[in-house]
Amino acid sequence: MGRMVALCRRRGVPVTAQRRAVLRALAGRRDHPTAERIHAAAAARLPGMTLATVYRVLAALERLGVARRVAHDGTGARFEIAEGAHHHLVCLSCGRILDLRDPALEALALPAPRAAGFHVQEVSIQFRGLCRPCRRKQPARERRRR
Amino acid sequence: MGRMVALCRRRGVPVTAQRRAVLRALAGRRDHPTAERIHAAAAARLPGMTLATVYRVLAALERLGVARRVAHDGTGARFEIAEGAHHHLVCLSCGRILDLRDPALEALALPAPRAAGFHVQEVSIQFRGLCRPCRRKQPARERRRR
DNA sequence: TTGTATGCAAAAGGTTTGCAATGAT
DNA sequence: ATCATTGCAAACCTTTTGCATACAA
Repeated sequence: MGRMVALCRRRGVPVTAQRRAVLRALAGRRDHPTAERIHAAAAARLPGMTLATVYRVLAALERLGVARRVAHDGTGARFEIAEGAHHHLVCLSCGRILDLRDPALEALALPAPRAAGFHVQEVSIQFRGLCRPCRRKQPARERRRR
Repeated sequence: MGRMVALCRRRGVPVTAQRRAVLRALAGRRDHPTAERIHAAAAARLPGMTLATVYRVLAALERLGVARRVAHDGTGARFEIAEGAHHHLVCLSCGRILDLRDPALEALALPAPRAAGFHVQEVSIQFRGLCRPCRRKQPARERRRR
């Protein structure tokens, strides 16, 4: 939070109540909420706040490097606080995205592919499978659906 | 292609001209096209084909295990032929997704996280950065935008 | 013949934008 | 005072769906 304020000051962009609210809504969660969920949480503290504003604020926070849009294969973008490199566990059944911070993985030296002149800036690993709740529900049959 | 036909027969689902067309459009490309691009390509061979059908066919191909929806952080899903495990190079500037097949990466034993009872089924690594064309265009400033 | 797939058009998300008013610095 | 941001509502884009028809097996 202080981080965002500092970054805003430095870049001369206004620190609004909406930006605080969205950041707070995002910082409080570990489940990579959708814009709509963020809106719900933020609007609870700041009634009257629009979903459109949430999208604009998220874009602003991304520009500041405070928030990040995570890669997924479902519908509706997911967001997270951008702090440190980490990887994701993605549930194929419910779409939930969990953080995975594993020193062993960080230590791992991934071969940096120079394929076709591509210049790598970030690496992120996605482990897809079933989260515990879904694993219990499904007897191990059928798969996927948002 | 023969693979899809065989799978269809086995499961008793019809092999239609549209399914062939979409599969052909997808098999011919290495750039993980959006549904709309696939539609354009498929409709060239099969005039009158609808975008709605492309979506339904893609869903069917996914069910058959012939096509796959790839994770991304932009708007509009991207698709690929599902053959063998491989990883992706994602361009932060133009959104292009390139395949990366690296034996060294396959050989790499990734620590399988049993975090919170999560059951891993697939692993995919995303290398994000700039593809060669974008790297030339941009003097290394600004970032992102579909 | 039977059941699924397709075309068409409409609906349902999710995300963006123009404009006037509001607010931060 | 000045310029970016917000609310509101409409526009946009992507994806899904109902229904009658067409088609594969």
